[in-house]
Amino acid sequence: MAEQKNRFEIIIRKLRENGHKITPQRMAIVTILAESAGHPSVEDIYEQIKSDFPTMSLATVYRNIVLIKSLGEVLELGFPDGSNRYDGNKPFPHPHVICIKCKKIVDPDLDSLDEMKKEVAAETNFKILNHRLDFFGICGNCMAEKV
Amino acid sequence: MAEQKNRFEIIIRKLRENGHKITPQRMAIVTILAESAGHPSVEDIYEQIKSDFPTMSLATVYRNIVLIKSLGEVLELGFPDGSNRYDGNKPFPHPHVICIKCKKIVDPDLDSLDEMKKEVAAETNFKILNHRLDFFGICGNCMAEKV
DNA sequence: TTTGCTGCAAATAGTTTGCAGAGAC
DNA sequence: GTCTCTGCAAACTATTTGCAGCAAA
Repeated sequence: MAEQKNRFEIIIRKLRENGHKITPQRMAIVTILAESAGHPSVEDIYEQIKSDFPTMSLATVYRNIVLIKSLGEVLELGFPDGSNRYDGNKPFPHPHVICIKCKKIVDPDLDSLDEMKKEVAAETNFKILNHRLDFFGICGNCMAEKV
Repeated sequence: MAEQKNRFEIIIRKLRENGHKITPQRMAIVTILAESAGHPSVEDIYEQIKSDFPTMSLATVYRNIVLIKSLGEVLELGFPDGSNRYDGNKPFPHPHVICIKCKKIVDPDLDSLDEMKKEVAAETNFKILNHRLDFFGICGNCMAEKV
């Protein structure tokens, strides 16, 4: 919990430092992004906020995500089906494990990745800045439930 | 070269086996996908074919890619900016290294990935079916060219 | 001859943008 | 009071679909 409070404050502070105003709508969006429970989509965020702010517009969600992304405080997860989901709790690249049935996303611990990055850099002569690693499969729950 | 000829023939055979007709437009698309030089986008494929088939439609490219994808003979690479590129030469998941300046895509050799997959499966209790691993960076050429 | 394929145009989905008024500072 | 932000609607981009004619088998 403390972590999430920190994430909220960190993002708000960064917005302030860069001369952005803190509106109620923006705070609501940051609140959800800071927690990022279940790695929400734009639509998820919009739906959650609409009950508190009936006039909330999808465009506002999009604009704020673009802004926060530009500050490096949210990670965009783009999926093969074209959908995007967001993680403002861990805004740095990290592996994901995605259940293709229930769409649940889990963050595994993997320490072999740094080494792999070096291996790739050496082999290809690239300067590696970023990466993306996703595993797709079926989670324990969905396997148990199968008819 | 022999490999690419094989890929072309494999895809055409698979289409035939599944009761699909072999039209000149379809052959042209498969030819490009089988080689997948530079991991072409839909637009790339369309542009390349249009000189031979002036009436070629983007919809036809899309429809054929969906079809060939459903046969498991082309890999779709979705990128953070929303663009898609395709690899019909190596239609199974494999890592990519992408230059963010010149958009070049390189296929590195990485053997530690299988082990990582097992590690993830054990840790998360998922049955892993698929994965995606991309590294983003700057290639040797673009680094040398930097102003 | 049959059935699937193509080309065109229209439809759709997700995201972005212009503008006028509202609100944070 | 200034200047950014919001909400709305329209614009835009990438992709998909309906339909009529065409062509592979």
